[in-house]
Amino acid sequence: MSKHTDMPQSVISRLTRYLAHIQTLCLEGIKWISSREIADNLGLTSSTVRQDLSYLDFSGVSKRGYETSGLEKVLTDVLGADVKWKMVMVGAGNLGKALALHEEFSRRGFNIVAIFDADKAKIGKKVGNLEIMGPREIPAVVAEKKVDIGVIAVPASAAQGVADMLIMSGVKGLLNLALTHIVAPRSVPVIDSRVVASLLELSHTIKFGRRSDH
Amino acid sequence: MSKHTDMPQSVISRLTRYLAHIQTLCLEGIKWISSREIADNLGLTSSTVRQDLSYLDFSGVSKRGYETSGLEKVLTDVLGADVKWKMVMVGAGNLGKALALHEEFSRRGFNIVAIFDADKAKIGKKVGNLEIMGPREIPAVVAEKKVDIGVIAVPASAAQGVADMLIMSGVKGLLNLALTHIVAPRSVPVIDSRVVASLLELSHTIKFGRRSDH
DNA sequence: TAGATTGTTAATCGATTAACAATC
DNA sequence: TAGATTGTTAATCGATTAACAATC
Repeated sequence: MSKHTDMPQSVISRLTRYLAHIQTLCLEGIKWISSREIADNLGLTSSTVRQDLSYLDFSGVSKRGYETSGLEKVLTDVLGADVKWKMVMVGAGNLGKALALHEEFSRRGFNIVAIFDADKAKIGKKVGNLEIMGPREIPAVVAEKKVDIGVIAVPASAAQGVADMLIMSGVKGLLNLALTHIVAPRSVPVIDSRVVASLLELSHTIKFGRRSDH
Repeated sequence: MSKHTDMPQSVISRLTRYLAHIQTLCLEGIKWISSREIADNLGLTSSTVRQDLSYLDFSGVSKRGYETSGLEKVLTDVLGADVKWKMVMVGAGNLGKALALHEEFSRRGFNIVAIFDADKAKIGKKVGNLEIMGPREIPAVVAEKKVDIGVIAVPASAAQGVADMLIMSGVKGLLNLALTHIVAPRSVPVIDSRVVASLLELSHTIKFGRRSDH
């Protein structure tokens, strides 16, 4: 089982893509899939796919490949996609509100149970069926509702302060949507979303073109 | 100049972080910064920072480091952050609407000039001051308004079709918010946003813990 | 059986880090 | 000047790919 704590981040990241793909295959009623087919579909090599899947407690079958429903189960487990996570959203600007309402989050088991904003004019207003609360209530809410994940959707200048408050309140992980680096103890993993940064990567590639090799 | 087409993606990705950090420093009136200070701030090594910055047409000064305003200028240029990009948003669900309204995009020069949705009930409604249009109008709008980037905010099952339509219409790059792999010709770069996938990476780390090494 | 595909080892490739001479 | 910091080369590290024996 300690295999699961030893996976490189690059592998974990690809496992999320395998899961999304395998879920589609299962819905389509496809029972078996080869490493080559997965690779072609996601733009990888079959070697990488087999290497990645060898981290799982799951074996393929010579000549047939991997059984989709078994693989889905094992990926779901290793990615914690079977767990119901409780999240709080800090920041009720357009981005925060939108993600609080984004169906894909709750569908995947990431439930937003509270939303906060420092703007007094917003406090008391509703986002979906959640009432916007002031940031002072973060510790009490996180403790009472046993919140797992804090989502940071505030301006960059406020992000570290919000992170500190969430960490002190006891969240186990952070999703950072702000365009700044967050410092956190090693016990609290931080994932950066970086939508705007992605656009800058895209704009570089459009402006200067792409390397000639694959 | 062809240096700029030869940068590894990992370097480009870090350059976006340097830019965000340097912009803050410039606003704070800080004139010089060393590779070590940048590294400490972003959780990197000074060696990586110097290596990355050596791709730029910009030199530091022994003993003083890098001049922030010059570095900002050069990073802005190489990331295309000085260019005004025109984008269209396809999909007017909560995520699409939110990002269309997200201030950070337009502030960074990524202007959404049209929004589309296949749902007839939504067509004609407004998002900000844009009227939602049907997907058939994509080719005409992209051509007329000289749109650079298409943003895909539709369900996974519709994503590839939307991508094909945007590519045929002449966009130069795609930002994919859907949880699925998009196939595109090499001339049209695709960046995946993967907010939900990020949460699955986070949930793995929370569930199984983190590798003991750094 | 014959052949397709896995699982795994070894080779390659690329990215990060260390080290240090140059320099301001 | 002395010392801090760059720019760059070489070493290390890790991730990807190739290759192939095992196998169903």
